[in-house]
Amino acid sequence: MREDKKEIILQIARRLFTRYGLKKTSVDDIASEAKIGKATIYYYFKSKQEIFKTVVDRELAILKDAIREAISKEDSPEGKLRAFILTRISRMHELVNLYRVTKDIVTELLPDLEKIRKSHFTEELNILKEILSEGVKKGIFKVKRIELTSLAMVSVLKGLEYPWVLEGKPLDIEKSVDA
Amino acid sequence: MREDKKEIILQIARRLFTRYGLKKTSVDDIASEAKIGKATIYYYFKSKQEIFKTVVDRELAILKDAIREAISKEDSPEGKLRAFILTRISRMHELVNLYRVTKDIVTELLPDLEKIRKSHFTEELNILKEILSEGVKKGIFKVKRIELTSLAMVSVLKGLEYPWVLEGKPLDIEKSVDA
DNA sequence: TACTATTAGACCATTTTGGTCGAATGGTAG
DNA sequence: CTACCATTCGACCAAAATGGTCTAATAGTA
Repeated sequence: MREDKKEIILQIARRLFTRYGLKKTSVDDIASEAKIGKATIYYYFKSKQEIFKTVVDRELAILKDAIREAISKEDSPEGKLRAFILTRISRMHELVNLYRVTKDIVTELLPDLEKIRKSHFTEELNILKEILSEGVKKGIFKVKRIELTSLAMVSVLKGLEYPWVLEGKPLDIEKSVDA
Repeated sequence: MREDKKEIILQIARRLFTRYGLKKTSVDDIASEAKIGKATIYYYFKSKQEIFKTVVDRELAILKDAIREAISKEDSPEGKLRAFILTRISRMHELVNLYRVTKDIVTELLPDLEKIRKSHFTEELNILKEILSEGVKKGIFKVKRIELTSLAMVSVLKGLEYPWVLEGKPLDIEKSVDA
């Protein structure tokens, strides 16, 4: 039962956080949607921020799994590369609000958040390195320094979150990625 | 210049209201996005609710125009009917938050809001009656009581806003409408 | 120069918010 | 049945946020 309750709270928190962001989601919001008392939430989590961090952590893990699965369906390194980018960008769409941390809480929350993001960053880096290595071995890609190139590519994708995905402009993701 | 400023405020307010809803959008939010002082907003509008009502009013007017335009591009009554429903449902998607009025403000805001919505309702009713009449005249539809049928159809569409559109389930609008 | 339109910072009263506490409830092992 | 621990929540609090106001400053203009 205990894990059940926690799970429900996290599920609802996830929905609200991804929709409204951390600041605009109050603990009361979560409690009333879950039809439980606010104090109950604090029985399972020590603070709103801890809920948030848990949600972000899990969400990034899910993203990673989605990427892994998407590339496993592809045979060629080009296909894998494309699947990687496509999955990442399209899935990141809904997570945008988890990233939009408001200015005032940056100082207290960012350290933990950066840790989570950094770990995820490393995961992605590894996936990309695998893809590139395979591509080079098969003579499809020509990459001299795989480490550096992977790093650059993941960084670029990370950077793209902001002006492009974050602005929510209507665009055909698939076409854009291919281009 | 005056209308310009007002327009900017409304534009930003629209974006925030459609994204976060009335309650979760603060006047400070609008002000800081517009990079003006909050007091300036109160120079142009007498209250947050007035801004909201203006936005809703304009938005529904835009919706009506979109519907008019969409059906004008169709020749057959069936095509017009389909265009009507399709346009309405897909456009209503983004306006959902304007409709989600929170419980506590229902009593003070709803009267005005209902007035606006009622007027829009009548507009839609007229459009639909035109379509149905034309269809009957051309022998494509068989409708005995056009007034009553139109009323029922518009009501149904109105009702659909809630469980279906509002829940944000992923669905192919076009296919569903045809079905 | 004088007058009006416009702007915003400081301010206020009220509400909302994150978080706590103690008392109630409920299951359960002995 | 009892004693005990886990769970739940209403009431509460201090701090922050919010809608809205007032006043003084600035900018435009006749």
